[in-house]
This record gives sequence, C-alpha cells and structure tokens, in this order.
Amino acid sequence: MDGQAKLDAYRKKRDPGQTPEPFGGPSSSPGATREGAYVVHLHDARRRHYDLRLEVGGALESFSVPKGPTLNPGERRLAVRTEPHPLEYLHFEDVIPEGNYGAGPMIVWDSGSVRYLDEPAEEQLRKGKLEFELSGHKLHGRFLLVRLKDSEKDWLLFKKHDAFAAPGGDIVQEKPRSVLSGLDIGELGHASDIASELEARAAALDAPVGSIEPTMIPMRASPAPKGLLGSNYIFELKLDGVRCIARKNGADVLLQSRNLRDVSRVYPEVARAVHKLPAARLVLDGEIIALDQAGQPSFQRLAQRIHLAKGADIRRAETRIPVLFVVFDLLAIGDRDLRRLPLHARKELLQSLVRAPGEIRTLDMIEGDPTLLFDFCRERRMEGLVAKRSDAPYRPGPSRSYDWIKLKCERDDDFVVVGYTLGEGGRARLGALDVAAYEAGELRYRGKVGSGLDASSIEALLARLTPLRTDKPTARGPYNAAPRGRVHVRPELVVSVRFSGYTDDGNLRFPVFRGIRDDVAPEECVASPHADREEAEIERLAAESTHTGGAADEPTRVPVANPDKVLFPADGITKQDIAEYYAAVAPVLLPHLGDRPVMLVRYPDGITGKFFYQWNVPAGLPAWVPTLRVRLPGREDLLEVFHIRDEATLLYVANLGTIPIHVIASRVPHLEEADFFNIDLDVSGGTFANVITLARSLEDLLKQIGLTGFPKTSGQSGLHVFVPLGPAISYETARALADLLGHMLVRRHPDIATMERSKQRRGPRVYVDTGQTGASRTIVAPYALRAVPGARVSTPLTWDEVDDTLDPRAFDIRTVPRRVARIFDPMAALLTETPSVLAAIERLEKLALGRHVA
DNA sequence: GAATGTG
DNA sequence: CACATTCAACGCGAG
DNA sequence: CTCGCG
Repeated sequence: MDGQAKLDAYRKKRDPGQTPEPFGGPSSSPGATREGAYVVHLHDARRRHYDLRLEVGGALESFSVPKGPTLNPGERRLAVRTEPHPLEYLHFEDVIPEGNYGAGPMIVWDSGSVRYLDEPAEEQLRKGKLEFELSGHKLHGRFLLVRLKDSEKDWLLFKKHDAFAAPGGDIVQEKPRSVLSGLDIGELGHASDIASELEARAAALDAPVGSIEPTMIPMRASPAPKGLLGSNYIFELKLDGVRCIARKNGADVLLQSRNLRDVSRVYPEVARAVHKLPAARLVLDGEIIALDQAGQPSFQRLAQRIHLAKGADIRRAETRIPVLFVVFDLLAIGDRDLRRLPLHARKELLQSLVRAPGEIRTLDMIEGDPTLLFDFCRERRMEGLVAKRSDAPYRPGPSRSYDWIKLKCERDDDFVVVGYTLGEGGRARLGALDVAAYEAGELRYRGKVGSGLDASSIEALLARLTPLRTDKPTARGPYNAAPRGRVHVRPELVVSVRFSGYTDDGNLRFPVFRGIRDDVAPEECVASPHADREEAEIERLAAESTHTGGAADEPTRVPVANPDKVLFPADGITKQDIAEYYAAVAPVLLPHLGDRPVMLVRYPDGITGKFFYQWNVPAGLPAWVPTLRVRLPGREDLLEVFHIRDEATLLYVANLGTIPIHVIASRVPHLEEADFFNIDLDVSGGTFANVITLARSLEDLLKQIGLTGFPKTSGQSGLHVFVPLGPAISYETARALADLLGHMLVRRHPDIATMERSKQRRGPRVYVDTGQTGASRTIVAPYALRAVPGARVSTPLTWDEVDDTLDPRAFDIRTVPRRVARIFDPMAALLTETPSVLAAIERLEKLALGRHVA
C-alpha cells in the first residue's frame, strides 16, 4: 500500500471545500519505519475521545482512544484503529464546522517523537502488536498496542513499566490543555474572547495604542555590577539557546533573531504554535531552546538546527531535534504596545496568554531570594541567571541600565602555573598564564589565563616564574596555541582563578586571574570539570533534596524536642521559650539572615554546659531544610551551612539548642565582599557611660563622611555599630576603613578609648574593637539571643536611644518581642543602604589630615 | 542535640 | 546495647 | 613555640 492509497479512506470522508483539515499530498517512505512523529488529539465530536496518531510510512496511523492514554501500567484502554491521516494532521488544531465528518473542536493534546521498538512499525502492525516509546510534552516512555483476537480494528493500549509509569493520577485530567495553543478544548472556539479580555486588561493599565516596528532591537541585559541588587528584582534562568522575537499579525507570523534576521522558516513548529495563540496580533520575546537527553537546554543540540536552510532538512530535524519557545516577555497584544508597562504587569498578561506549557512555554521566575535558583543553575552547569527589575519598562536595544542584569554562575579555584605565553606590547614578556590542575595524580592542562593581569601582577609573576623555567611542558596537553611563544615552568606556583565553567575540551571558560596563592600547595589543586569528590557529593545531596524536598513538604509546625529543658538555669528559661522568642522576632531577624552563611552556637545542655560552634549542617538533615553550599574566602573546603530564610528553619535550629546565631558581613554570591563593617565598643575596663559617649562621637564621625551607623546592644555589656557599605567593597577596604575610624575615635577621646589589644594596657578605657571585620569572620546577628544570665538580646537601637538613660540589660528574651511588635526594626535599612564608600574614604582622609596638621 | 561510629 | 565522638577559627602580640 | 584575646 503506497502513501496515496493509504489516505483514500481519509479523503473519501471529507470535503476540502468545507473543512479546515489538511489534504496533504502523498508522502511515500515505504517499508521500515523505526521512528517518527506522533500526536494525540483531543476531539470533542459526537463523543469526546482522544486520537493517538503515529507516523508510519509517511502517514499517521490513527487509533481512537475513548478514555485517552494513561500512565498507569495497571490500566488498559480500548483503542480503535481508524483510517490513516496525512502527516500534516500532526499540527492540526481547529474547530471542524457543523455538518462535516467529525464536527467539533480538536486540540493537540500532546505531540512529540515516537520510536518503534524491536521491529519496524509496519511489521509490528501486521502482527497485531506494536511496541513504541514516546517522547513528548506529556507522554513519555514505553507503550504497547495489542490487537484483540477476532478483530481488525479493536486494540488495547497499555503503558509499560518504566521510569515514566505513574500508577496514581490521571494525566488527561491533570493536563487537559493543548500543547500548541495552551487552550482547553472548550476555549478553542472562543479564542477571540480571551484576546479581547487581555486587550481590555492592557487598556486598563494605560498601555498606549501603537505598533512595534520589526526593526526593534531586543532588550539586552547588562553584565552584573559588583555588589548587591535592590530587592525589587525577579530572577530567571539564563537559557542556552537563541533569542527570538515572535510577531503575529493575523495569519502572518514572523520570528526574528537577536539581530533581526528572519528565522520563521528555521523553526516552523514555533511559528505554528505562535500562530495558534489566542490573539490576532501580538509580539513575544523569548528564547528558542533544544533539550538534551537529560532535559536540559543544550546549545550544542540547538546548533544542529540553527544553520539548516533546506525545507526537507528542517522537516526531518523537527522530530529529531525538537525545539521549544520559552517566552519571558509580552511586548504587544492587539493594538496595545505594552513596553511602557512594568515587567510584572507584562508577565501577568503573558501568563494569561500562554495558558499551559507546550511548544510555547513561559520562563519560570522567582521573586525574592535567588540563592536556590543560583545553586540549581550551578549544579546543572547552566550559564547563569538574569535579574530583572519588576517595575522596569522594556527598553529596546543595548543595555542602558541595570533593569536587566546577567548573573553568571562563576567559580573560584586554585590552579598550578605550568608556563606562560608571550603577548604583544606591554604583554610581550607575559601574555597569559598556562594553568593546570591535578587529576588522577597527573597535571592536566586547563587553559590560558590572561584577563585580570595588570602591570604589577605581571612583574610579581615573572619574578616568581623566571627561576622555575624549564624546557619541557610539565602538564598533559594539548596546550592552547601560543603564536608569540611560550615558556614552560616547573609546577610550583599556585594562582587563584575566577572562571565561569569549563569548555567541552576541559579548559577554563572566561578565566580571570585573581592572585597568587602562597598558602596552597600545588598538589592541592585538583579542580576539574568533573568536580572534586566533596563537591560532587554535596551536589548529589542537594539534587536529592530538591527532588524530594521543597516548600510543599515544609512543616507548618516544627516540633521542639524536650520543650521543658531549662537552658538558662538562673532564669528558668526553657527551650520552648527560646523557640517562641525566635518565632516572635522572625519578621525582623530573617531579613538579616537571608543570603548570609550563618554559624550556630549551640548549648545542648544550657548556658552553663558545654557548647560548640557549628558551620556545617549535621548529616541526615530533613530535606525541607534549605542550605547554602559556600566556599568562604581564604578556605578551600566547601561548607554546607543552614540557609535560614523562613521561620520553620529558624525553629529547626532553635530546636538544636542554638542560642546565638552569628553571621558574616557578606551575602551570597559575593562572599569576598563586605556589605557592612562593625565597630565594637567593648566596655572592658571603662564605663558604659563612656561607651555611649564614644558611640555618639562615632555617629558624628560617620555622618561627616557620609556614612550611616546602625547601633545595637551586643547583648553583653557593649555596643556594636554596623556601617553599611556600597557594592563591591573588599574586606581589606572595609577593615582599613574600620581601623581608620577607630583610630580617629581614639584620638578624639584618648582618655576613655583605646584600641590596645592587651587587657592590662587598656586600663580603665573602652576597647574600640575593629578586628571583627574580615572575610569569614562572624558577628552576633541582630536579635540573636546571647548565652548569658538574663537571656539578653543583641538589640538594634535608634540613635535617639543611645544616651545616658540606655540600659542594655533592658533588652532580653521577654522584652524584645514586645519592642519588635511596637517599633519593628531600627536596623532594617542596613540591608538596603548603599553609600558611596569612595567618597567617604576621600572625606575621611581629608578629615584625618586636617586633624593631623592641627 | 542528633547522627554516626565503636566496643 | 551503651558509650564516645563530632560539631570554628585566624591573626597577632606577649611571654 | 604556645598562650591569650576577641
């Protein structure tokens, strides 16, 4: 039977002048079909049913399945074999008008590719037993069709036992919508209602009437600025695909690349899906991606389609390398131009337009804390994130603002220098370093590091490397090209390199020189694309926890074991009291903890018993407890610390017998940058009245140089003053600033203040301690409970409160919750202020100089 | 305080 | 089964 | 070198 004859039955039933259904010509590829495309239609004809259509020999073998497919291997579904349909039917979704055969709406409920197992499809169909494997939007895995005895047309459809089998649930009920248009079958005939509702919403938001020229350049993201983002950003994964602006105007669809090239014919399935969206006119912005076996976007896979030009090649590629259009912005709908609307408004309209994931889907975004997404991204070795201001308009063209920001997943690691290449001009003597790392006991070349080298580091490196010169390569290659020459050295010098990942051949991607590491032995450099074992292990754990855990499993109530255990014997305060305290201050405490690695101080037997500090989370942590995997600056080991960003996690650590919680002055992912420094006014041999005097004087000093101090009681007998810094401030700078301020304070009050470390030499003076500022140095968090009799709290104050009536003993486990309810958090602005530190340093230098001269 | 390891 | 072990850290000046 | 100190 050739293709033509196969479709006779189909043609006989239909009138090409009356039905929108396709009448494709014969497509003959006789013989042995091993794979192809498939579609499952949901058809609301006289009876609602599903049509499973499998590509076999240039046509679609069709089975009508009244109850639809199931993922439950225990169930069987009747499948009635019907007349073969033309291949074009793969993309058919429309309402078949009254009076025609099969009148009623029909949606593409699922589509994808099919692979026939064991034997070609024709052979299996003849024998009455067809085994196949589907890979689509909704259906996956192995299925089996078996012909009933004594019947030609009656078959049974089974799901085979495999990883995709799902005994519970009902996929046709859970995912009723079209994978083409996102509509459900009832909506198909009323798409224009959806469109007009969306237009009305756009009009209500004051989106102007206007059209978008096809010459509009897509909005670009800027490279990340150093330091912190504001709080009003949303985060999206940066997908490894090609940018696409899609326009629909009636029946016309135009897909444009980043450079406005017309790619409509390169991705016909995307064009078809855009055509089916429920709006006559629209403009979408998104990314076209191809997924690899593991379901991750793979640019390498997509690359096989980008350059296809011939129609036949593209048709074949459609099933072999399917692509998705992941949309992240809606720029126009109907006659409304949405670009001036804030992003969140455009996103809301987009969600209503793209109603279900299929060939077109919307890009997931998260609001608030991007840490988990960043971790996910790192684990999957994905490019990074894009942060977008949720209140920003769409600004076409090259980035002019930080409304969209690229955040790369970057890594720092140490590598052994095995040589260097010669460059040009100022780089004639050293162009780039050749670096390597140990793998399986031998040095493997990992690429050239040229960025980040300035004149002084080049001098320093040359001084160190020249004595190590040797005439043979010391690492296993292949080495990158060195057109101007190369010098080999013995593998003795270690450098720190920041990079964003590995290329396919195992070299560093975007490496930047960070400095010489004298504290690391060459043998310790074991960074590799396959990651070191510890990291791999932790990532495995993380993968498990994201798999099994998540917000859904988070307990609404965290049980407190031994609630009546007394942890403050003098005050009779129990573990339950502590948990209740932390729950009460959670609204003000959590913002100070979020994104910061924390260190717990645990007193399992109360404040008079043994205690210990704890960074790493204990083994066997429940999956719902979020953690951060961090590499603190100056340390090569990976920590997995608690990520206390919700009340449940806070209560979990309270239950462990945690009394104070310490934080560091950095937030992920910039652990090498301080976002505040701390000056500790420790009573020592002095008086609290003098602490007050010094604090006021410090406030005055800070004000003069344009900085703001945030005072808090230490919870013991002193005051801490936290000073927020702008973005990208190194700990060295922060420490220098703190020290300078400390010295000036002492100079102003030599009789009552000292920075003397030795207790004896301090005498009756207040100790101004600036030594608490430093990478991976911890500080008692605001609102942390201290392990002292009276259960005092390190309590943020307003400057008004810092006067001679201040009694730090008044802030304890009982009083602080009431205070928080009344005045909330005087220190909240610590997290948002970003003063100009450069300007502050300049003013400070002038101030210091003036005093010196006087 | 809780998990893991050891006698 | 009972019991032990583990749970942080770094620089600096004095002795 | 170890100790105390924060």
